Amino acid sequence: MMKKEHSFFENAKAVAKLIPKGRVCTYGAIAKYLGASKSARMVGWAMNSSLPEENIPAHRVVNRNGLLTGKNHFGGKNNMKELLEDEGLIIVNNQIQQLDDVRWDPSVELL
DNA sequence: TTGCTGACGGAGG
DNA sequence: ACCTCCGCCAGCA
Repeated sequence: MMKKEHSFFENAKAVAKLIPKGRVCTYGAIAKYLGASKSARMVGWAMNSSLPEENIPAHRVVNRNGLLTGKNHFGGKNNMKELLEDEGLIIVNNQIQQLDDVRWDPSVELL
């Protein structure tokens, strides 16, 4: 029978959609929530694959350092930073400040 | 087809 | 504390 489970990419996208406004999530957190903590890279890859298509707030997904590692993929502009700042986040040097205060972990929030 | 790269993160030295 | 390597797996030359 066909695999009912959405692919890892689909799951990653679904979780990204659940990130509340004004919050951020890490690739590792999503990967871990999906049971593949070692595949954090694939989460980012999934985001990239979903960027132009769906309404996924990929700008709310950053690496564990709070660094906007994916800003380069947002059309090559500072869109990612502006989007996050527009949501009330503070970003300096492409890094989210007070990350712990805005962090949103699916394994914790969705628990 | 094989091999390298890449929006990461943890472990080891 | 800092640097390096490994694993994960899809996409591309």
